[in-house]
Amino acid sequence: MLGVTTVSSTKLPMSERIERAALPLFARKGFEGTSLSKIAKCVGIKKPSLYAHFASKEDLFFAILQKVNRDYRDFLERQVQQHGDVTTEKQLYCLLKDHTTYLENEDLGLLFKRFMLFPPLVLRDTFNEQFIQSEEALTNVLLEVVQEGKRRGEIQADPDEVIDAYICLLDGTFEQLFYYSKVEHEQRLQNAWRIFWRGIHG
Amino acid sequence: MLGVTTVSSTKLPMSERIERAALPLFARKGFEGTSLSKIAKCVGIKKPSLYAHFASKEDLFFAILQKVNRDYRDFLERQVQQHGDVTTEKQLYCLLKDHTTYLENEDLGLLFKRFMLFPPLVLRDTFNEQFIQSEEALTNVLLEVVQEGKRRGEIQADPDEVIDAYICLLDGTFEQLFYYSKVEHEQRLQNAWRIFWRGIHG
DNA sequence: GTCTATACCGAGATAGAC
DNA sequence: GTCTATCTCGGTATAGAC
Repeated sequence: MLGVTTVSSTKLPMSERIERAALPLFARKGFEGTSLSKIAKCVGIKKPSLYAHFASKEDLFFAILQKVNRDYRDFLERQVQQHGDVTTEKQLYCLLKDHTTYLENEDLGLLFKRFMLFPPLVLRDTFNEQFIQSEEALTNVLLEVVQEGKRRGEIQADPDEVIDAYICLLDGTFEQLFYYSKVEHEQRLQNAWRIFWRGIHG
Repeated sequence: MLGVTTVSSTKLPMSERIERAALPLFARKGFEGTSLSKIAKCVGIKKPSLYAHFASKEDLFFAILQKVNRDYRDFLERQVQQHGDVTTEKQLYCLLKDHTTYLENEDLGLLFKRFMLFPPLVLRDTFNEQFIQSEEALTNVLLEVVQEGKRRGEIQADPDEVIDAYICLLDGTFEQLFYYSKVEHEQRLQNAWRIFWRGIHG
């Protein structure tokens, strides 16, 4: 049972307060499983007031999706700037860890992934487009890191293989966030990482 | 938009026909997104008739979940028997491929994974229990294969690391089923597999 | 076991006063 | 912009005839 968490930051514009209240609900109970009355209750307003800010439930949902996608790409950009001048091993490992932390702690991440895997059928096409943008951003980051690692001699394997294997590692460890405890997840991530690194390091 | 696919195997008992009709609907549109009227339409009966076979929507859903879990464990057992006497490399690779095929083609697999990741909150605890059983079955299979591979000298790495990395590989490739085309998925699986094998083969 | 009819509810959405 | 009141629709579920 989800408690009603009032979003109280009174300084924010109403539309933003609504989005922030709706996000965790959509993330946890899905699109069909989240009702406008519940959202309104979390914001602290009445249901019809929502329509002063969003044309429909789908409209609200889509606005949130866009924000989530942008936030993810911002996260990636921060990662690139943060870990400029270290070993390739550390770069890839830190990205894996930070990626996990990001998806673990933020409802943004939960929503992002939930609707990447199981979007409401109506919005499937529109959302796939958004997803591809984020995916490309990630691939670009990886490509740069891996090519640099290849130049430095830290990576032996073929870059395409490395990137695909790394994305698989990200997806796999992400999925496991849902059904392992924090400590068990950490353990599994470590083990999977070691095999991966041994596989590309040569 | 999902067309109405009538389940016509008249020889089956009604309860089974209902489950078979409901499964792909639950798998594709989720628990809340699937209505009893739609299910009834697919079976070719009227909505109230469902209640002669299941006490509630949740009841029907739960019956299906149990079947799905059993089917998955049966699949694993078949795998073990099928690939008894080949190289460890081939055993692990075939399991990866067959696992993918299983989850790709059967609505069973789709449902299994959807509600493993995002179960209806009410059923979370009950379902987690079921999941743990299936997860253990998989781990047992892997443990045997990996220990044998270690004895044969085909595997250099630590068995725990290998198993965790392999499950991560399974999870990652599974997740990618959702958003890559068949050919692209195949390519990515190959690449990820090669890195994995290099990482454990030594 | 299956049907028609219906109860009951909560959903998304709108009208119109303030 | 927010409210109360209300509309319409479709959901789960039940009653009771056949």
